Amino acid sequence: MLARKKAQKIKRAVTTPDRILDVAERLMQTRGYNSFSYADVAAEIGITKAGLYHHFGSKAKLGHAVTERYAGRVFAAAGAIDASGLDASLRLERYTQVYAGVLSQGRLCLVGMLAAEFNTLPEPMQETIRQYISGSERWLAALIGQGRAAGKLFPIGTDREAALLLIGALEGAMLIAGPMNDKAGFNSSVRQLLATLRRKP
Amino acid sequence: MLARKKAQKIKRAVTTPDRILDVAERLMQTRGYNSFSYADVAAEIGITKAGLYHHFGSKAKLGHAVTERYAGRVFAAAGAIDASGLDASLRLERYTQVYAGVLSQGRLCLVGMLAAEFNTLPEPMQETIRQYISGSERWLAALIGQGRAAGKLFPIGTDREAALLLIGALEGAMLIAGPMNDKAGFNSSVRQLLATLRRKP
DNA sequence: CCAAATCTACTTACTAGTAGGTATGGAAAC
DNA sequence: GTTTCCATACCTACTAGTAAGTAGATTTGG
Repeated sequence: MLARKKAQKIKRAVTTPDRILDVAERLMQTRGYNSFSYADVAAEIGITKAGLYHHFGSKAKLGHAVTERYAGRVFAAAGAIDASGLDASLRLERYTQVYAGVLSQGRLCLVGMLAAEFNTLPEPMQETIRQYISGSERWLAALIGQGRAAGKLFPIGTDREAALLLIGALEGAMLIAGPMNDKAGFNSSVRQLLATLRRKP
Repeated sequence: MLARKKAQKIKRAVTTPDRILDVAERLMQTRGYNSFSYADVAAEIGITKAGLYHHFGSKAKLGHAVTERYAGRVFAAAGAIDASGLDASLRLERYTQVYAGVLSQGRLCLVGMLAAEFNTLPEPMQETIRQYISGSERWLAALIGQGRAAGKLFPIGTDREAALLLIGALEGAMLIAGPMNDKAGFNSSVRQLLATLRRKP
């Protein structure tokens, strides 16, 4: 039964809920949660608003589902990096490439976008954003700690502080790159951040 | 005649257009351009929407006026820092305190907020944002160049690259500090950035 | 035949923006 | 010095459009 459902999914290639999530995610990353509507999403995938409500009972639920899926994907990418067997310094570089990939699609990090809109968001989305940030901070802090122990990374403050700086700098570099249409600027900032962390004291 | 007008202004303490700009600015910094309405502003200062339209003929014009005033104020602060006679390293520290002051009011940098909403903004506002970013970049690059020449600052990349990293990191640190309600985290990131730039190679 | 998926056709609430009127405080005319 | 005038600053009462959300009928695939 479960196998059959899975087979269906594979055959269909992509289900309507997935397509809805994809479109909503792109709109949220390029325009923000408050600047897209159910009508936008419905028009783009070729169903009516009411059809959308069948799959996601409210905009808040859709927004939450998009945010959860996004956070899950980034954490999964982090897990894959952990499993790569690379040293901490290279794992960190890989992590920055996750952000670069988002920017290369002409999008902002979803969480960065939602952080700006934070005060206007429904509570469940706020909670997911906080979890994303604190989860990323923990993961990065652990990575930096390992790099420090292995003599590969040399943060200035504590592991936690260095992690927080990194998250902020990555999000901020993306934020600034958008209006200036300057992907090279983002890459330059990433290089400087990595060089700083790798520099022996 | 001019003196008399000025006297009136001083007597009135704060004009209605200024009050409108103040309220709109705070709403834009805490909720974003797309998440506040003329009705919000009107209600808060105790006039009607139509009264608002008398002073600012459209939301786009109000948004633009707020953004121009904000950018002008930050550039004026930068000018005052230039005139302070401090060395480059201390002038840089002063500049970071401008951002810290905004955060301490529970607000985001207006330009950071609008950068997130960039794709949905009227063209004149987009232009002001670009000018703010490139102006800040030039100012910071010049400051860093002076610090480098004086043996006080030691950026890793070019002056321009170091300036861009700084702007992004400051904006990003504010962005992250909001949801986590973590002003200490912002300050910690600033300290690390300053320490990195001050560290001799 | 059934259940999931989708539709038509609506409601309610809020948005930006406007037409046209009113109050007030000087400046000019007498 | 009063009266007339007029611009500024607001108001009431609207329009047109869009937002989220819903009730109930219809299609469709297994």
